[in-house]
Amino acid sequence: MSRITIKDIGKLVGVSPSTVSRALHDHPDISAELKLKIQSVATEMNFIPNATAINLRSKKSMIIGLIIPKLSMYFIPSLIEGISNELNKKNYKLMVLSSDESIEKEIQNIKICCDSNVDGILISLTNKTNHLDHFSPAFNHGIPIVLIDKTIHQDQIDEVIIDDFAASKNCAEYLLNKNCKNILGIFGDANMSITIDRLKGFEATLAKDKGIQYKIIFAENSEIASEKSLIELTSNKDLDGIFMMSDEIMVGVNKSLYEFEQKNKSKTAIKKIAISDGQLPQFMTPNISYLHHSGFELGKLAVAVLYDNFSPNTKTTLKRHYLSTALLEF
Amino acid sequence: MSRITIKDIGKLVGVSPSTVSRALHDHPDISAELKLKIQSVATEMNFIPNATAINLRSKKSMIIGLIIPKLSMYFIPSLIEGISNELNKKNYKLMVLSSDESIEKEIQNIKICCDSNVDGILISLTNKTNHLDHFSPAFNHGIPIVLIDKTIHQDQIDEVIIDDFAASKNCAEYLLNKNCKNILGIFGDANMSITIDRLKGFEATLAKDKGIQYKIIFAENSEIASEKSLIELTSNKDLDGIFMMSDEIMVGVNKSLYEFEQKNKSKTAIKKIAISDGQLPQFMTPNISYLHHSGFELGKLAVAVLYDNFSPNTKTTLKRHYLSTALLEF
DNA sequence: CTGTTAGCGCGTTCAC
DNA sequence: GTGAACGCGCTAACAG
Repeated sequence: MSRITIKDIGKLVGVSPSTVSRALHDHPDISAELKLKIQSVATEMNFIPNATAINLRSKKSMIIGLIIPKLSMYFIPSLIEGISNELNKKNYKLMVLSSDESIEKEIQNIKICCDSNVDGILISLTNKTNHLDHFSPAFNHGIPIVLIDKTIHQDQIDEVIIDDFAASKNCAEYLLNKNCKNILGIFGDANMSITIDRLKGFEATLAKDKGIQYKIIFAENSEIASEKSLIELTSNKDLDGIFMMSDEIMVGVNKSLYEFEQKNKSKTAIKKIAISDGQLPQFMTPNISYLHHSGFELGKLAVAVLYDNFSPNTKTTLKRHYLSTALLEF
Repeated sequence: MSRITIKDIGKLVGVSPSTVSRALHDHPDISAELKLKIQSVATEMNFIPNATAINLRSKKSMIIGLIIPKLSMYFIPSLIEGISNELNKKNYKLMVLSSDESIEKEIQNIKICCDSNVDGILISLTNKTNHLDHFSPAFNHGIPIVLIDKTIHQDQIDEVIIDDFAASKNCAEYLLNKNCKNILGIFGDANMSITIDRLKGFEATLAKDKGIQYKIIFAENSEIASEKSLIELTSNKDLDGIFMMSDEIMVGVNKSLYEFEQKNKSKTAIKKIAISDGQLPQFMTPNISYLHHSGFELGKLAVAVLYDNFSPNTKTTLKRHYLSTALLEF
């Protein structure tokens, strides 16, 4: 089932391969009738130009590598969708690689991207990554890179993020405005840049007000978030506000809140706010207000920044790109 | 920043490109010391073999195209993870394309796969697809195809699915065993093969018992599932069992159950069962029992079947492959 | 043991 | 207007 080539078409029409190539590219030198003839034969024979051969010549692959820390159901799908949408507009294809929260796999994935000749790399780091030394293969080959969401702040590579400090500050202020006096903040893995930044924004806001009590806990996943928050709910009767750093944490906390209410046969008046992609909060029981952190939009922005990197001459110098967020109340 | 080639290495070491190629591939003809020499120079210069050139020669791309109906947060991430895991073992790369529930995009995605020279296509159909005519480009080029989960039953292409009929039958029996007499079944888009099959299994089981009342409703997403199920809960006081076809529906129903209980200040004794990937049921309030439909395992199986298609001679003849499921009670 | 040659499919010179 | 020749980087057949 070997594929049709321009040589085959040329033989059939009685012209050389180069003429076929030109006709198919609407080259002005070719007569209109010959063009039509060749093009009709090409479509008739289901001719598909061999992308590999074109890539070899042009030294481009039209493939963008996306490396994500893990294929979680939170945030990642909408991020991929945003990226995919934007890439398709310019005929780029998306290669998805998961690091499964392992640095070894992250290193491996960067190598795979280089091996595969990707034209650019979009990457969100694992929760264990704390330097970018392993990016050197990509640097060596001059492959443009954009860091997304889970990044490390530095001055070499573009970052596309939300203003994590401001986001958690907003959330903390929301709770303060609701008159909360005793607040619990639940964060993800303490090594991640987004955790650190969100933690800073949260603490900076609450520490200013001496009348406020607050506590910080960390939870790597929904399960742990559920367990730990239930302990807090049970032991701290004055708790009146909860901040949840992510959807994953929110899902766990939602469960413990329910269990707590069941056990105590009373409805709590605890105010809740989460940073979320926005799919799940409306299905929490009851609904949870959230600061919208759109994976879709972040993905689109990341691709735009990557495109910007393709033309280094006109390239914007700004290295850190912030996506705007909005607080939605329910 | 043009990349190092075997020609460059050859020039440096003083041998021909083919000798370099052989040394790098550990060809027996090359002397041990020359091999070592060449290999050390190669690594020193950060040589990476050009995959595009290799692909052109070998007529393989080592890329598998995955076409999904939509990048939803339900089921799809774990499906991709299973696929990705399995592909990596044999150095295949994954290209992800979303049809966004549009047939036009599905057609387009199949073309993209052909254009990109993928070595195989894994595809889960949109909820509007009801024939496979648009697969012809892939057929013409002899690209192996495997249908996953959302399929159309036919005899040409391998399908990798769960036994949807048996799955919903199991669920219906679970509710019967719990002594439910008045059951609500909530299903997804009525056009999908999985909806039809699950509906059949559900009805076949319940229709047998004349003492059982049941009702079927359809909901395209969580929101609609929530609205419609709340109406049923409110209007039917005798409802004592609910079957939910998917995670997406479960999330919506969970919310309406909560709202119903809040409004009526009483805990319902409604038994619940869902077909689920298993991530969310444990965080529903209260937990929901489920029939485990593993996206991860389905993905792995799909890749295995695809690999099987690579060697048509030894190929297993079975066209429909079922992943086993298990009912987990909480 | 190693070098030369040829060709994978395409686009782009450079001739005519 | 069109064809011939070349090269993208690599490997395999052939030659010595």
